[in-house]
Amino acid sequence: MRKTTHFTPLPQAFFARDTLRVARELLGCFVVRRRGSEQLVARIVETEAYHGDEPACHAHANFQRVRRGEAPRGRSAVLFGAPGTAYVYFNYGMYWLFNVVTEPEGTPGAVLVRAVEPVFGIERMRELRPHAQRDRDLGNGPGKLALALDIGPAFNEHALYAPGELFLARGDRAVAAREIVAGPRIGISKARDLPWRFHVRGNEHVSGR
DNA sequence: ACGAGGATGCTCT
DNA sequence: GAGCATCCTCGTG
Repeated sequence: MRKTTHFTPLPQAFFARDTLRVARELLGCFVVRRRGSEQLVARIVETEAYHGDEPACHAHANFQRVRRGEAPRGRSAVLFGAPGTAYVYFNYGMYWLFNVVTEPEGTPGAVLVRAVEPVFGIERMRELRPHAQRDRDLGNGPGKLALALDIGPAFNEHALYAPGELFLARGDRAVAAREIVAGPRIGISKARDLPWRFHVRGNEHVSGR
């Protein structure tokens, strides 16, 4: 367990790269959520990549439009914007899902944070997720971690590369390439064949089984 | 253990 | 009106 409580945000350039690469390299990084004087911190253990070229991405239809010379519109216009900004959207009428925009500005892409391992502020996370029986239930799913870290619609388009109420920071231990498992993304019906979900092998806080 | 089904509202066609 | 990048509860075995 890390002892320090000071965290430095990942630079914007980290996110302005290939979405698959960012999705892999975010494993082991910290989500830092500052609420007044307290800090909630969690290690990312599962991600999914979404790129505008591919139909499961929310920005797919918009990307076609942009290529015809029209402007992007609606919810997914955020994905064309500055890398390292948050894309927080409402799903199934009940849950907020937390993504980070990737690729250079103008190219749509994002990484969905699917599971985290709590590091600091576990007591508060339990209050924010009263249904959790065990620590591993606090963040082992995208809807759950948004609740545990108090990430809601106010953070849509928030800059995650600057210190503030929500940002991402380098982790305390590197995740080796051989520890990363790639597989199909969860809960989608299109482009199911792409192995664009990544998680830390054997980690107890990963979603699903 | 595992699977089915309900809750609930936004987005896009 | 259909389809969701989900979670929880309640059956059954």
